[in-house]
Amino acid sequence: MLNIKKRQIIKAATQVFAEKGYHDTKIDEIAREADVAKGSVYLYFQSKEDLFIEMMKDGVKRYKDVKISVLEQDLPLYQKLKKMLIEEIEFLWDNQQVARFLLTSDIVTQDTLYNWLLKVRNTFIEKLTSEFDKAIETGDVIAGDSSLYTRIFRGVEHQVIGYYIIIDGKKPNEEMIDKALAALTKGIFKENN
Amino acid sequence: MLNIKKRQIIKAATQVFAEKGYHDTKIDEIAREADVAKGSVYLYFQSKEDLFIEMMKDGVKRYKDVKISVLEQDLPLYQKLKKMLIEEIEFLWDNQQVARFLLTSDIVTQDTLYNWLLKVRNTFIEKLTSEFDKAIETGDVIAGDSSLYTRIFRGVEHQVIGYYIIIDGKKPNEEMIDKALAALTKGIFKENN
Amino acid sequence: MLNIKKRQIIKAATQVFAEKGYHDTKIDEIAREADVAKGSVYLYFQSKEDLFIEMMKDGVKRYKDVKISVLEQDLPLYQKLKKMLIEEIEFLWDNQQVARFLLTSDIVTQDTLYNWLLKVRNTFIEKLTSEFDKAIETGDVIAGDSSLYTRIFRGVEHQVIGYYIIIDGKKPNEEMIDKALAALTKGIFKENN
Amino acid sequence: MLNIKKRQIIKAATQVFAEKGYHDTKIDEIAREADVAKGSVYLYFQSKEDLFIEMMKDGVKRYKDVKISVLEQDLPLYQKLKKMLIEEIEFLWDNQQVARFLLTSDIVTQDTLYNWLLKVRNTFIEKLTSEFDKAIETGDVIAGDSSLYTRIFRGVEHQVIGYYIIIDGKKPNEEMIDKALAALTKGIFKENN
DNA sequence: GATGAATGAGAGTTCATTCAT
DNA sequence: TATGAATGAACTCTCATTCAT
Repeated sequence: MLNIKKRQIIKAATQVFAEKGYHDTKIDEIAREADVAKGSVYLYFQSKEDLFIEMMKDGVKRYKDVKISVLEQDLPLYQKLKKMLIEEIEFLWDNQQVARFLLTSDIVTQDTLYNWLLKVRNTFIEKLTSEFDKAIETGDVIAGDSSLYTRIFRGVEHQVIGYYIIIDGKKPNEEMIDKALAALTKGIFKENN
Repeated sequence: MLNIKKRQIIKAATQVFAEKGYHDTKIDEIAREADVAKGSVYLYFQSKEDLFIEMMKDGVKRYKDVKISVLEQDLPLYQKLKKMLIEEIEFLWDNQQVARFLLTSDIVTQDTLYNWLLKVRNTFIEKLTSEFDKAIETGDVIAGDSSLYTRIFRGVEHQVIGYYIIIDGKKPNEEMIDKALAALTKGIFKENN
Repeated sequence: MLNIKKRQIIKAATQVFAEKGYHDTKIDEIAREADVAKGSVYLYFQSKEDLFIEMMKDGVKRYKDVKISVLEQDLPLYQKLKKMLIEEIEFLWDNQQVARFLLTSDIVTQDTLYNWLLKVRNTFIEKLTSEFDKAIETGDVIAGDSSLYTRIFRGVEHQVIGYYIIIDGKKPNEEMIDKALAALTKGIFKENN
Repeated sequence: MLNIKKRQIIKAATQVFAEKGYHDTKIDEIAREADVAKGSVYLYFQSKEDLFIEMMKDGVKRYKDVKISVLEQDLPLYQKLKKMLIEEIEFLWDNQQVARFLLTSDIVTQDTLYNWLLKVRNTFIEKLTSEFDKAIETGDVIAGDSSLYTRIFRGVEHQVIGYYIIIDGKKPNEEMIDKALAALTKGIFKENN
């Protein structure tokens, strides 16, 4: 398990980085927030950048774990995805400070981190895509491009759940999820286009 | 009309900001790229922040203009959206440096800018939502929550078009658009969930 | 020629480094002494270390130039050395701040600098040794190990001239030089040892 | 007698200070080398500076003791000096790390230390000078300025012995000493200058 | 006595901004 | 207008010293 003080600092860093962004965050401020001396930050992290990376990895890992653990349950895909969205809402709502980072993590440019994030992202995408593949085989999902489905689903996640929380500041309820999934079930446009 | 030198500086700023991000961009570098003296930047912009804001507004306006001009054409919604995606791809492909900013502009935390961006975003969302409303009335779109449809469509835009370009570095072709819209037409899941 | 302000800073650095040593010298102090802003130091030097190196090279070069220019004159070795010591005294007396550095320059541990200093030192030693070789041939100097003579002469230079100035704070006069050279002529010990 | 742990720390300090210089030596490193906890260093020394002073005094005292004990033996000066050089070589060779400090100790700028070193230096110089005085009286040494002889002899010590060891990294042999003393006996220059 | 985690003053360096030319 | 040398506030990181255990 992580050292208590290290956790304390990561928690503080998460808050301050999320609020101000990397460059406008001063180590001084993180230390104050974590209730330790400035120098102590450097007992646990080599540099500001190192702290940022660890904090991102920590947040992203916890976020992905929530989602993947649901994906691995034994349920029809539709149910899995619904459950995943519900738990994701809880997580993002409880971690609104990091939510911003999690949703834009694709964009981060720090090299070491970027590759790690990409790997995590791709792992998740592959898992989700293979779920769609299986569901197409079992007939739960309409035959089509599974990787496209994955992208569409991620779009819904981000726009319907994520941004709704962090930009509009509201917590989506189960009804919204049902409606979103229903739209993906029945379609949006009528056939005669 | 914008002063020639001012345009020159904004163009340079767009490139450099996009490549390096706000804080890693030095005024020195923008000036060099724009082929003016460092001091001259301050003849046209009050500060680095001011320059960033103007450059973002400029980029976002051009981006939204492309999309809105299509939305205002006299076509069935499905055709409008397809055309919009096609033109959006061209724009993002030609402006890959800024694409990153445009896609995450919702997230920007700079105060003055944030409100401006929010207004632009909301204007676009309202326009799109009212398009869905009209289409529901005319029967082109399945009855449902138009504002949800808007969110779903934006999710597709971002994940299927935007990130495909800036993360995977590939230019989506018309076929991909057709498939994405088809998925939104026929739906993804079978009914018996 | 060197930029005026750069000279100003090197001059200030020479004083402060000589007085306080490398690590106890603050850039702030050099800037104040040079009557420029702290940041300006970095317009002319990449770092404190870089400034130190340039300042050392500058001082050592001026010191060695004084000595070598005499060595290259057309005089009997004894006269050359006497003249060299006289001019060296003037130089060290006028540059007491750097004298300390010049005399201990063999000891400096900064890598880049060390090699440069070693090269300069060796060049001087070779020149002096070859002077002794020539003088042995012409019969001005007693046959013997020219390289040993060089070391002995340098010992005299340092102990009789250098440290006399920087530790005892007194300026050696011509008489002292004459006596020192006389001792090296007649010898110190009687033969029957 | 010195406490065992205190000796341990001084020994470690000697090594590390000699290798890295005062400011690049971290208390952490000395503690590790001495195999004690960082805090323990402060049980025996008031501060880093205090430790440095004690360590220098310790090294210089051992160095001077070697030399003075020879000077106090009952031998002709020439033999004493030869023996002194031989033992000095052994000492410096065995203590190469500190040799650098010992040879430049005249130059140290730390106030408390400086005066102590000066006193030690002057005591040695006086002793050596009075040896030359006695030797002049007994006729072993050519009549002349005994204090100048002392300086010349110290020059030879430093340049022929000290720097040969610490810069060239070679151990002088007895032959070299004989040759150096011979040069001081027969002289270097022929009389007709 | 012994430890080593915690502290915080202080230094080198950067870079947006100014202003004399 | 246009320039770019000069400025100095502000930041990250280090490390001697302290002190609760």
